[in-house]
Amino acid sequence: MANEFTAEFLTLRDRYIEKGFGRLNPVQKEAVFCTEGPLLILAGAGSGKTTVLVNRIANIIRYGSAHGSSWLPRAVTEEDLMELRTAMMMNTPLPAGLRSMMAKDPARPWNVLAITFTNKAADELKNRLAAMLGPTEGGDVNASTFHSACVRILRRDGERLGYPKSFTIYDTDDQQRAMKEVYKQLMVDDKFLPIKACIGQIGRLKDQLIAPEDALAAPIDSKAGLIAKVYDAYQKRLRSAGAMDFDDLIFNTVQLFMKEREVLEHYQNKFRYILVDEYQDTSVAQFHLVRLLAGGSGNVCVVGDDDQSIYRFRGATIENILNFEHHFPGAKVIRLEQNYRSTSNILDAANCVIQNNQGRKGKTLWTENGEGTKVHHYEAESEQDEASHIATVIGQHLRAGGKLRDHAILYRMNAQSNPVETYFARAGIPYKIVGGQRFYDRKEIKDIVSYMSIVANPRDDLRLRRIINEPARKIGATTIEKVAQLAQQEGTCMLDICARAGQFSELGRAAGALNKFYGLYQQMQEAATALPLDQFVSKLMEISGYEAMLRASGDEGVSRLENLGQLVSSVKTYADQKGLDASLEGFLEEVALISDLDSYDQDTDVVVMMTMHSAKGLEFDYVFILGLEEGVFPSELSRYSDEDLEEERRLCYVGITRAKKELYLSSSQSRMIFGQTRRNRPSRFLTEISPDLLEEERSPRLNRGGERSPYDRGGRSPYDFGGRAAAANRGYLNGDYNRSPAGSGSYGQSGGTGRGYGRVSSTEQPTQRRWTSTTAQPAAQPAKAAGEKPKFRPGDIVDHKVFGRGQVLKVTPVAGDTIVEIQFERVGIKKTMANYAPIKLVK
DNA sequence: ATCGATAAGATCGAC
DNA sequence: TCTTATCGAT
Repeated sequence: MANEFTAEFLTLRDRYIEKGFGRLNPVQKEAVFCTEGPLLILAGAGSGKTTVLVNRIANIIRYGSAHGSSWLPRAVTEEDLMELRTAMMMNTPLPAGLRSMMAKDPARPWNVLAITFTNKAADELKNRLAAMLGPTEGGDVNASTFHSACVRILRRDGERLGYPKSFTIYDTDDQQRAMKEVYKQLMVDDKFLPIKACIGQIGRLKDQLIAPEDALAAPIDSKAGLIAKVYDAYQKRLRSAGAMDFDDLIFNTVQLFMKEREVLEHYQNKFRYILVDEYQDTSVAQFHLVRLLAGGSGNVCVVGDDDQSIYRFRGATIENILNFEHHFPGAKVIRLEQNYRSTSNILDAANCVIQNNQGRKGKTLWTENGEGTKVHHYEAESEQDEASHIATVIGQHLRAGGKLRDHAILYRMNAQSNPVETYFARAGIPYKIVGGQRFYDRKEIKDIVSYMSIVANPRDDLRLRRIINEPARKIGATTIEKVAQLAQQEGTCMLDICARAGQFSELGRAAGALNKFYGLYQQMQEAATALPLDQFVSKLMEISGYEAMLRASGDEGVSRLENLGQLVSSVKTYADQKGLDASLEGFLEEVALISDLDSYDQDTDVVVMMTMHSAKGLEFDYVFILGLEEGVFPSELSRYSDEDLEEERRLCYVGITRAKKELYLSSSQSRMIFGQTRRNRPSRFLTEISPDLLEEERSPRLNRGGERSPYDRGGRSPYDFGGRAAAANRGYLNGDYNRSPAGSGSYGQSGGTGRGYGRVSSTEQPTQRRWTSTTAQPAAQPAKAAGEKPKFRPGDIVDHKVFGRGQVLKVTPVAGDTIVEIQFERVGIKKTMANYAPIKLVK
C-alpha cells in the first residue's frame, strides 16, 4: 500500500493531529498520544494532569490511535497530500474523503470511562470535555467516581446478586445504626469492640475483597473471629434490608463481575478505554475492579502521585501505584514533573518536606514560574492571634486588589477552623467552610430522605425504624422490637407486618397505630406515582405530620423547616436537570453519593476554609496552613508510627502545593485542644523547610527572650471568653444578623454545613477598647472595660483591619453588642460586630 | 413518651 | 470545651 506519498502523508498527519494539542509540553503530549495498552502517568502536583486527561480523551475520540502509527485505510494519493497541506495551512476543515484517513479506530464517547475521586472532579472533567469536544460528544463520556459507576452497574444487574433494583445506599450513620442492632443481637459489648473501629475493620475487609465467609473461615485471633461474626450478621442484615454500604458498592461490583461472565464482558466491550485519576488513593477492591474492566482491551491509564497518597488510613493502598507495572505487564510510565501552579519557592519548600519520606518513587518538581516571595512563617501567641494575623494579611491583599476567594485556610482537623471562624464572623469577613457536616447529614433531612427511601425500597427496615415514630405516632420501642421480631419469624419486612398488624395478637393495642402507619405508606406511594418529584416531597412532609411537628416546636423548628425547604428546592433542581430521567431512586442516589466538597463553588467571593484532605486537587493564590505544631500537625497519634508520620508528611506536601502565589504557614505557642491549653513545639515540617526559603515573623504579642506574656500572669487573657459566650451564640443564629442580604457579601453561605455563620456572643460582652498600635494589639480586643460602650454613629469614618477605610451607614444595637453596617471604599457594604471587629474610629 | 441531667468521647473523612 | 448518647424521672 505504501507509495511515494505515504511517508510524507504520515508525518503531515501527525503534525495535523498535534496541532489540536499545541499547548501541551512534550511529555504531556506523549501521554496524550499513548492511547493503547496500560499507561501509568506519575503526575506531580500542579503538573496539568487534568489537562492531560481531557486531551487524551479528546484524542481517543477524535483520532483514536492514528497518531504515530503508519496505519492507512487506503493508498495515499497526491490529492490527499495536497488537501491535507491546504487544510493545515489555511486552517480549514478537512474534506470528507480525508477524515477517515485521520482516525484509526476512534472511540465513541461512551466507550470511555473516566474515574475520579470526587463528583466535583468528575463534573470538571465533563465540563472541560464538553468545552473541547462540544456538549454532545463531551457529555456522553462516562466520567464518574468509582461509587457512582458501581451504582449504575449494580442497578442494572445487582439482582443477580440478590439485591433489589432500587437498593438503598447506607451512609456512615446508617451503618452505625445497623451495627448497633447487630451488637444487640449478638450481645457484643461496644467497650470491647468500639462500633466505629468495628465498622472500620469491616470496611478494610471489604476493601480487600474478603467476604464474611472468608473472614469466618480463618480467624487469626479471637478478636478477628468476633469481627468476622459481626461482619457476617451485619451483612445479612443489610442484605435483607436490600441495602449496601459504600464499601459494598465496590465489593459487590467486583463479585458481580467475577460471577457473571457476560455482565463483565458487556462492560469490557463497552468501556474500551479506562482512565483512573488519583490512583494512589485506590483500594485493593478498586484495583481489581479496574483490572477486570480493563481485561478486555488492556487500555487502562492511571494517573497518580505517590507523594499525595493521603487516605492510607482508610484502606487506600499505595502499592497499587507502586506495583502498576507489575500488575499490568508492558505498562508505559510517563512522569509529569513540570509544575505550572506554584512559584519555585513554594515548590522547593514542598520538595524539602517530602524528601524526608522513605518509600517513594522519587521525583522532583520543577517550574519555570518565578521564584516568588518567600514562604511566610508566622509564630503566633495563640490561635486567636493566628486568626488575627491571617485577617491582617487578607486585608492587605484585598486592598491591593485581591479577591477573598483567592484565599484558602487549610488545617489538619475540622475543629481548628473554630477560632478563625469566630474571628472572621465578628470581623464581618465573609467565609465558607467546606467539609464538616453535610447538608444531607442533618437530622430533619435524613428523616425526610428516609421517608423517601421507604417508598423506593419498602424492605429497608433500618430507615423504617428511623421514621416510624418520628413524628410520634404512639409506636414505642417495645412495639418496634415486636414488629422486627415478627418480621424475622415471617421472613418478611417490618412494613409488611404493619400492613397485617391485626393478625398478630401479640401486638395488642399497637396494631391500630401500625395500621395507620401503613396507611401513610400507601398514601406516600400514591403521591409518588401521581405527583412530580418535588411536589411529592412537599406532600410527604405534610401527610407524615413532620412539617406540623416542626411548626409546633418553635425556633429550632423554623430553621429546620427552612432546611427542608432547601431540600425541596434541590429536588426540584434535580428534577429540572434530569427531565424525564428524573426518578426517586436517582435522587436518593445523588443524595447518598454527594459530598460537601461537591457543593463548593469557586465563584462566590468568600474565603474558603477546609481540611488539607478536602483541599486535594484544588488550588488557590494564597494558602494559609494553620497549626504547624508537633501534636497538631503531625498529629499526636501519628507520632509513634513511621508510616503514619509519612502520611502526615504527604498531607503537608498536598497542603503546600495548593498554593500558587504565596504560602503562609503558622504555628502557635499555645493552643486550646479539647478544652485544655497546650504548648506545642513548632512542627518538624517547618524545620524540614530550608531556612533560606522561609521568612520568619513573630507575633508582637510574644516577648523576646522567652518571657511570659502578660496574660500568663494569672489574669484572664483577653481572648479567654470562657464557655458562656459560646453558649449564648445560639440566640444569635436565628437573629437578623445572619440574614444579611446576600448581595452585600457579608457572611459567606456556609453551604449548608450549619457553621459558617458567625458564632457571635450576645451576652456579657466586654466593650471594645480602642487600640493604639495596629500591630501590637490583638484585633478583636474585647477588653473588660465595663461601662464603656462602643460609639459608632452613622456617618463616622472608620478603619477596618481587613476592609480598610469606610463610612458607617447604620448602627443596630442587639443584645450586648452592636451591628455596624459600613460602606467601605474598596469592598462595598459589610456588617460587623462593633465589639469584636477590628475597626477603629478615624473621624 | 419526652425532657433534662450526666457521662463519655473527641482525627483525617471521598463515596 | 463542646457535642452526643444514654439513663432516669415525670
